[in-house]
Parts: sequence; structure tokens; C-alpha cells
Amino acid sequence: MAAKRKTAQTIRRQPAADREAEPAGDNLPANGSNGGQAGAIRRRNVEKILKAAESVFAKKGFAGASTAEIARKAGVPKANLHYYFRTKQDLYGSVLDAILEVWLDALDEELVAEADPATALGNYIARKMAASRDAPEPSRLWAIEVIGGARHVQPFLRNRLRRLVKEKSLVIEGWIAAGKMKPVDPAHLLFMLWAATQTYADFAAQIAAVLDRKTLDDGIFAAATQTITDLVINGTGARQTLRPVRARAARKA
Amino acid sequence: MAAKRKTAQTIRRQPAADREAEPAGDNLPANGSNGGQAGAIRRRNVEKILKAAESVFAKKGFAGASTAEIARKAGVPKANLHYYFRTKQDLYGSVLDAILEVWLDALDEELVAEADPATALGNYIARKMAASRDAPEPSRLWAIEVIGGARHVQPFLRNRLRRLVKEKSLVIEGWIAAGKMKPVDPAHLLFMLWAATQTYADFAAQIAAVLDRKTLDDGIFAAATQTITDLVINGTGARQTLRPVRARAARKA
DNA sequence: GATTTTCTTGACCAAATGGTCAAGTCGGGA
DNA sequence: TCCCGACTTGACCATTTGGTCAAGAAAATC
Repeated sequence: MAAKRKTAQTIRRQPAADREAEPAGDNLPANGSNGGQAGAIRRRNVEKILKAAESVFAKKGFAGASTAEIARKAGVPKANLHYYFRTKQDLYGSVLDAILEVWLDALDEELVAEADPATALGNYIARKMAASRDAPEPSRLWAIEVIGGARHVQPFLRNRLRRLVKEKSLVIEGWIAAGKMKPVDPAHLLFMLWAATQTYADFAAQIAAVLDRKTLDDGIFAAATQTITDLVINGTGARQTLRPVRARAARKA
Repeated sequence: MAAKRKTAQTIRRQPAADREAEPAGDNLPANGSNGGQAGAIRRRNVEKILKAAESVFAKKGFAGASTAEIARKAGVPKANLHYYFRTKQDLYGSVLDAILEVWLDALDEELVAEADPATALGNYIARKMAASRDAPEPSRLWAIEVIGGARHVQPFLRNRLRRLVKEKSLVIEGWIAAGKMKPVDPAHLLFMLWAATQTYADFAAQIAAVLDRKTLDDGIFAAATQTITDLVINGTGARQTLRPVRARAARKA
């Protein structure tokens, strides 16, 4: 699932915190000059390594992850990993870059002024919940990075994300002004939506333990989506169009 | 203000994952036999170390934290740290134990059957938000631990927390049955409350960056609390008693 | 004041870490 | 066939890691 990942490569990356804004244009390969398109082998290996890195970083954080473990998980010798990504920082940065892009999409595409709030919010929640179910690891890595101080993604937060939140706040305020929903603070509404949906990725272990499951199955995700949607729709008074809300029972199971 | 931390000491702790249930009675000092009460020096130093450890673990996670950094932050030589806590695991376990107790209190005390839902939910949200403001670090450590798979707190989750959630679900179902609020899945409602409130501790860096602040000030916390409360009260239809909801404006600021 | 116990700490150690390197293998174009 | 650049990898290295130790300084106990 997830999304098409851009053909990430390596770059001579500064401490990353310093980089300005836009999450890096296309990167340069670690060796050779090959500025153009990468060979098939390269692409395949980079992919393998990024995937493994995402998983390990998501579990241990930057400091806790070891390149050896990532290499092992990717099925390549450690030296090979360092052939594609000069440093651990580079690798971490590349993994984050791949995530950041995806992060914005759902928000950007669903919360548009033309839609009515109930539909837009419902679809957005559904999409974020699907992401928590199908690709929890990026969410976890994101969380670990932000909890740790967001040093590496500060520019992204301060620029693209801030801009997008402003933009979407206007959309929501438009809905409010049009009487389509009750007044709410748009930014805090967004924070709540992110929190409520991403918790099913980030805190999956806790939720599963409390609900006495080994993993979070589809039923739980359905119930959760329903609960959140109901609460937000009712809470914001965002009834408007039809949108056939299937009255799924949503018992605790 | 946080909570009274129990006079934590050290213990010859197994991998911690294996320990059963209840988060350890009182622990044994690392050296000597002193099973009884600890000397003042010991208590003071243990306190200093635990505090430093909480902060470092909360930023880097277990694997990423180094005992040297913790010792430096606590202002003691590393060897002294290891005098009080034999291993890093011990230290981590002790820090977690101190947090777990506090975790349950708010939930347990606010969501009682006698209260009416609007008051209870409002107070609970307020309390959790205050915790996110005044003591964000425990929340962050908790998050990192759970994201990493919750290996060390699995017993706590499976026993005490699960039990408490069941108990509180009954309270909420009671309210629903009494027509005091709309039907919701109680467990998922709780997950949402935790997510929405703790996000202001865990994701403070992101929220601050998006809102163009250096830190989250009281105004932001007030607006956030208001937004969440409104949403939950309206969303669950938990109007009942008076509860003079001061109609604070809650603009984005 | 003597003795025993608790505490303090610099020096030390084996293991793990991020990263390098040089000597290769491979595959495709001339 | 030869060549050349892309890829592979075991061996290696300096640094950091968690943890120990022994010898001494302070407290507590008598």
C-alpha cells in the first residue's frame, strides 16, 4: 500500500537540521557522479535498505538504531549499506524525506473548500485510519522523530506543514462562516484529528494489549473509525449533505 | 504539578519484560542488604538520577540513551549511577514504574459513575491537559516505550490498564444506558481522549513549529483544552448538569 | 574514638558502534 | 576479447558503550 516512494538516493547531507525548507530536491548518489537516473540494481538496493531502515528507525529512533541491524534486516553487508548511504544521518534523512511527502497528501486532497465538511472530515479520517492500519511504521518513525525534538524535520514543520495548516484553517473557517459547522479552532481540530487517527499506529501495542488482541484487526479499525467519525461530525455539527453513514454498531468487541 | 514519586530504589531486575503484572513492590538497593528504609543520601541521589534518566530516556528511548549522559545530567560520576542502579535496564524499569502509577490516577478518579458525563469528561480532559503542560516528559517516555513495542510495560498494559479500561467502560455504558449521553464505543472514546490530550506533550515540537511559537504557552493549552472539551461534549451529547462552561473564545491566537 | 557500613570515583575492560578501505566481482559496451 | 565503471564485501579502526573494580572518603553505629 502506502504510496509511490520517490527514487531516493544519497546526498552529502549536513546535520540535516540546518537544511532549509523544502525536503531536498533529488539527491546525489553516494559514489560516482551519476547525476542522472539510477541503475536498476541501485534502485533495488536503495529500496531494500530504505525499507529496513524505516522499520528499525521506527522502533529504536535515530540514536538507538544501528547501521549493522539495518543492513542485516535489508540482507546486505554493512559496507554495502554505506556504499549507498554515506552516513547514518544520510540514511535517516532519506527515510524521513520519503515520509514527509506522503504526510501532506491526504490533508491537502480531502479538506477542500468545495466539499462539505461532513464528507471532507469523514473521508480524511477514513484515509488517515487506513494509513495507520496499512503503513503504521512511517507514522511511528514520525512520532519518534518529533518526540525527540524534531531536530531533523524542523524546516519541514516550519515551512510546508505550517503553510498547509494555515491554508486548511481558512477552508475550515470558510465552512464555519457559511454556517456549515459550529465554530472550532481549526488548527486544534487538525491536531486532534492527527492525534486520534495516528494513535492507532503509534500506540497499537497499547491498544492491542488493552483490547486483549495480538494485533489490531480490521474490526477494531472499523469500530475506531466509526467512533472518531461520529464524534467529530457530531462534535463539529458538520451535518450537511447526505453521506450515507452506515450505522455500524461499533461495540467494544 | 506532577505527583509524589514513590521512594524508588533499585532492584535486581530481570529483563523486565518477564516480570509479571503489578509493577514491582518496593525494590532493593543495588548494594548492601538495607531492605528497610533508605538513607537520606541514597534517596536524594536516586531522585536526581531518576529525574535525569526520565528526561534522557524520554528524548532518546532506551536504546538511544547512554548511562554516561544520564550521569552527566544528574551531576554524578557514571560509576556512582551504577552504584545505585546496577544496570541500564534497572534504571529504565525504575523510571517506568514511577510513571505507571501516575498514569492511572486521573482516569480512575474522574470517570466515576456518580458524576454526570459532561463534568467527568471535562474534568478528565482538563487534568490530562494540565499533565501535558506541566509534565510532558513522562508522557513522551511512555510514548517512546509503547512505540518501540511496549516490551517493558506489557504486563502493566495487559493487567492493570486493561482492567481499568474495562471498569471505566462500564461506567460509560451506564451513562449511555441512563440516556445521559449518546452511544459510543467506550474504549475507543478513551483512546481518543488519551491521544488528543497527550499529543500536546508528545508532539509539542510539531505543534509549536506549526503555530510559530518557541514553546506551547498557556494560551495555546487553554484553546486546545477548550476545543477538545467542546468537541467531546458535543460529540457525545454529554450535556446534563449545569457545569458553567465559560464561553472562552478559543481563537487560534 | 574505633569500627563498620555506606557512598564516591578514576581507571579500566570487552563489546558494539559508525565508518573506511582496498581488493575484488560483475555486466555491458567497444 | 578487453575494458571500465558500477557494485560487493571482509577486514579493519577509532570511539563510545554498559559495566566492573578497588581503593579511598564520609557517615553511621557502637
